[in-house]
Amino acid sequence: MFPANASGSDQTLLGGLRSISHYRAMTVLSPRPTMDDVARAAGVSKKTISRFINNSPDVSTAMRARVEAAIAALGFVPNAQARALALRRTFLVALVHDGSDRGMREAVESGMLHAMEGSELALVLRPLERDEAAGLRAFVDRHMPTGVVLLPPLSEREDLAAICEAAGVRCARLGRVRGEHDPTGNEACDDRGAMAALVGWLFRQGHHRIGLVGGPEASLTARQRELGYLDAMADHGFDRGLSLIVTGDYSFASGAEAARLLLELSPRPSVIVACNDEMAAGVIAAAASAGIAVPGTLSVVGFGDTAIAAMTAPPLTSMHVPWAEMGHDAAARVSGGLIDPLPDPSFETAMVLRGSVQAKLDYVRTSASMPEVMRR
Amino acid sequence: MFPANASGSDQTLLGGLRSISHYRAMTVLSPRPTMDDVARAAGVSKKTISRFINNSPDVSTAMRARVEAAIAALGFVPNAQARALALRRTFLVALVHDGSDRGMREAVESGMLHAMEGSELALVLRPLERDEAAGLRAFVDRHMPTGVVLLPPLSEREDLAAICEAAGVRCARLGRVRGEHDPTGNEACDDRGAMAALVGWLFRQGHHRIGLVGGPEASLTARQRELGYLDAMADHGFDRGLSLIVTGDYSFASGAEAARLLLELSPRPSVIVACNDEMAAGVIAAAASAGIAVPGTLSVVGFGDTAIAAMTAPPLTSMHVPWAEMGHDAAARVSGGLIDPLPDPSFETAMVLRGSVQAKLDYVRTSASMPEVMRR
DNA sequence: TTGTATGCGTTATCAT
DNA sequence: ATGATAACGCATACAA
Repeated sequence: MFPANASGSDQTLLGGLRSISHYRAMTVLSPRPTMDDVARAAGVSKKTISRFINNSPDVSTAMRARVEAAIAALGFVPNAQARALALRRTFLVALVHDGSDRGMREAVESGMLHAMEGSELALVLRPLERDEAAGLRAFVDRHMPTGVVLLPPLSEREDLAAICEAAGVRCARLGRVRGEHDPTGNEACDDRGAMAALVGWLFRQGHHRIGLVGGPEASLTARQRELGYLDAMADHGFDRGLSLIVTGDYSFASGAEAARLLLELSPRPSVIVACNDEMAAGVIAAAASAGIAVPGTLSVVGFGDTAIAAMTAPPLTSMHVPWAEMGHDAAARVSGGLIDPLPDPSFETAMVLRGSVQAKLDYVRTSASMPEVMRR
Repeated sequence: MFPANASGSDQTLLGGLRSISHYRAMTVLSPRPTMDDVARAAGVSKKTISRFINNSPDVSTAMRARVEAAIAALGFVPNAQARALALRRTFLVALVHDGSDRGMREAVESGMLHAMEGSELALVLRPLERDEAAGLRAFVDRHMPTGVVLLPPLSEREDLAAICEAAGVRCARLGRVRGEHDPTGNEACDDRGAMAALVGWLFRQGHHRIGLVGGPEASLTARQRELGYLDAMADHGFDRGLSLIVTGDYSFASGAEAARLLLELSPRPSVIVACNDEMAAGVIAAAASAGIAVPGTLSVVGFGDTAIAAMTAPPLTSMHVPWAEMGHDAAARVSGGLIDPLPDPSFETAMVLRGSVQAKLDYVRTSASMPEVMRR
């Protein structure tokens, strides 16, 4: 579909650089006013304008008004490139991900954008699907973003964090499993505990055959969710949980395929929990095409409470993960003071009950219309 | 959930600028080699390094090798900010959208990223949900992207295109309805004809009561699809099509709501066509919660063939719109020569048959497993 | 509180 | 084919 980008004579180290001799011909920029113009118009020096722009307290009220008027009159907008050069800092925040979980990415992105609204920062999107280290290095060296937000499972990689640090780029590692060495400081929630709570809740709904569609094996976050499942299973005296676990890769197709395997078991699971919502949607689709009613015959649970959870039929009961808040917090943390941090960053999960789970006990009912939230 | 960004004393024109006095303390950049360092190491002048970097033909082969060695030895990477300042051009391409159709956005984005792979360009994501003109002007003036790709319905707005032009920023207007004045030059396909073909195909499948969930009224693109529907209805002698049209806003919820209205009609439509896939997913969900079998009792068709089309149960039959190719082409066109354009940019739609449509004729069968594509 | 000189890393101009 | 010097637009150090 897409032709290979046959770009003739690339240099090894400067891959992708192309001749730019024709730029000038194409780009006829309208002459934008500079600080000099504003200074002249206001009858002051450049530095005063600069002070005004950077909100220096050392500008008198009268001067402030004069400068403001001149700026408004000329329609002056500070040149971000020049500021970046002088400040040795750009106004870019990068969202770096491997494309494995779009629901998560979408939620984080929206939280970041919300945080950046009204600031002078822009969001750069950088997928990193292979050659992670080399790709990230080239990206940060070239564009020098002010901050980088790494999504799982990339956030788990020390080498990537080291690359950011070496480049002097602040780095937020989202959803990373907390180690002994750094118990705090990053945006993460208790995946293991959340999954254990979810499975425990299923037990209380009367479910005992609980299948799990795991996330990518390389992802520590996904592994934590699997451990949470095993915790809850063990709590209820089921040690043979492993036989009910099928590993997926967070994609819809892998969820459907995993469901096909799980639904062949006998006795069949009464509920299948997927480690993200997209795989859960795959489970629902597989069940539907096998003629198995959801939630009548099979209950399905997702994880993440991302956009797709509300778009399946029936809508997905899912564990809410505050990706948007984490994105907001991360963007603020790597923004170098350009964004106010969230006041109270406690990233707690919560069950969101929609319609994809049916209790196996008479006295418990789940609502199929409005989602219901159970905070833990 | 998110606190208002209470950022004290904002200036009218410079909203969002904050004090940056503490940057230096936080950012201790490792001393990156500059062109001066490379020049010294290679024993030549800066300008020669510059020529090498910009692929100037005026560099001898011997010199080329020397410079290349020095660059490799020092690990030199050109500073994009300094280049941007000198060249008066950044290395950013912006994707500007209003968030109304995520499927479309995702596909365009992936096409753009594919195009930009290996180039020195980065993708900036800029939602513009309100204050479109002011927001775009502020963004473009501040960050001066090399190019801007406008998604529908923003792409239809002349004022936004004018803002880009005034700022000297190349602008691609995706999916815009071609007018008399500019019949060509932009990435668009024949929405009206595609929808007419889709509805015509439904007629040939034996459907006669065909409901339509329209897109946002303000969107000319959506309006074109509606006209295509009316074309096909008229072709088959149905002038009362209007009664079977409900307007949505491209969201899942609006699709579900529209379906509820359409399913109350008597006689009920045998098929509902939605103007995008997300609304079609809403139709499926509404049908499911009303106990109406899809495709057994009600067929459903989407438009766009975006990611969600494959994730519904049953999977959606949908009209493929080559958003990814359009994104690729647009990115190339606004890249200022940094990306090779697609060789043969003909943006054609195609029906993708999955499982959400059941023919009402015995001799026609649709496959429910592998999607089948009918090129027009 | 305001102004002057200089630097940020690269490219363009004009020379050789 | 290569080099010296002046932009590019803004911020900082230091002076006034």
